[in-house]
Amino acid sequence: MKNIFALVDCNNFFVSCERVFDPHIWHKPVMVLSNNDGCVVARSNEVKALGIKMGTPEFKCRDLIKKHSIKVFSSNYTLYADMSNRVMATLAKLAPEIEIYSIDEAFLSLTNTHIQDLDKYGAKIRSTIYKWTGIPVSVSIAPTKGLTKIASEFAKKDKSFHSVCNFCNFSNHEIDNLLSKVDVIDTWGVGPAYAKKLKRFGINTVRKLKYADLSWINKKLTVMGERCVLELRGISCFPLDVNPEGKKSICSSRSFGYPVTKKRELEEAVAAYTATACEKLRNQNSYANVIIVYIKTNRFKAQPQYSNAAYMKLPEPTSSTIDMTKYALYGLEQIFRQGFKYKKAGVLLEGIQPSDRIQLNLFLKYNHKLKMKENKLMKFIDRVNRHWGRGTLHLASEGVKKKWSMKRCKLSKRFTTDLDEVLEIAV
DNA sequence: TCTGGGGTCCTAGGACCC
DNA sequence: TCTGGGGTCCTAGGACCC
Repeated sequence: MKNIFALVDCNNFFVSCERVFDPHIWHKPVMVLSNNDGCVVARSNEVKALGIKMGTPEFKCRDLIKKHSIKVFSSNYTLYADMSNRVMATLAKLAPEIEIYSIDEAFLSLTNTHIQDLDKYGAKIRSTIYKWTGIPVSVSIAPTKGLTKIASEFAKKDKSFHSVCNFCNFSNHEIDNLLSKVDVIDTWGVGPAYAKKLKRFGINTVRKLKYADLSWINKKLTVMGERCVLELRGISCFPLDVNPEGKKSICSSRSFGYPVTKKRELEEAVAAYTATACEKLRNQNSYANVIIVYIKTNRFKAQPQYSNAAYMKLPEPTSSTIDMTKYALYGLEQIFRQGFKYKKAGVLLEGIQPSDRIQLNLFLKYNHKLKMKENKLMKFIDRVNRHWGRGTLHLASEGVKKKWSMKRCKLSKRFTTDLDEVLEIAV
């Protein structure tokens, strides 16, 4: 049985989210910046046409922003996450099986669905999502996920496809023709390092990669590269992952709004990131027994540099912010050095295990009652914060003023998740 | 002045065990 | 005048994804 996959990809997702709530910026150049208003992470087609690349630091394109009156937004993840949920919920109604692949992409499996006209189906997905959420999407259809990624390039860039590109309609020869027009770096699984390596051997298009010698690819790009090439040949190696397991590592980190020198402020930041990470951990019903804390100075500046990490193995897995914060602050204590301007700190949780299968420490006196009490407290805090907004309840060690927190000068409102910020319409 | 954040997988090499 | 071999586990580092 031949597999059929579809990839539904939101166009310029963060920009589209902003546009839903502001008709003034339809058809105007719009960009969204990363945390701290640092780099460009989403661009409207108008901005792409100006040659501004993904990941460019904002200060490097300030002239263009001014010259072309580009509308600039700080990233508003609360809004984007909610819009994403709406898109995915819509999609779930339209397709039998869906894998949410990222905030703005989902794979569908259309194998065995006997859909007569795949093009028409793709167009229906597009129009329904647009009608229900206001977000424009592209749809690509192919026998493997890897090929849907290539088809998606055509759906987005080649107007003749009207945002739906179905490789299942094409002969092998026609597909090869299309693949020869795409740079090898646009292959799923080929990044800058592999692309450079491949181009040194004359493999510069997706078509050439498709017909490269498999064992040679295995040697140069490991088995993952080999699988990606097989996918280009129409042999599916990455099935639809409908029920992704919990995360195996959880990270919370931020750059600071200004250079931080005081230990006290680093402590607040580390405590806050630990709380965020633990909340994610509890959300997937897991415990962790490893915590890593790191701090670093700004590598782009000509100033004394320092970075370090503290790796701590806990005697017993936990998901309690209270427990974890103790270790985090102890770790910070070990690595903190006076006299540096710190730019970023982060907390990583590893050794993650489902809460119903945790390994207890044989030699520790396990105080079940205390543990249960603390679990209940954490659940309560999570509930309050979900209902009343993040950070409503938090440990004192996180600090109150949070002077160090990131810059977000051009933030739009949380139109869909906060009653105080819903869209106002003048009558 | 100003440079994001959160993940996954694979491999090599060392430690350790029998 | 000699120095095994095989297996597992762990970690660091490098590549990739969005």
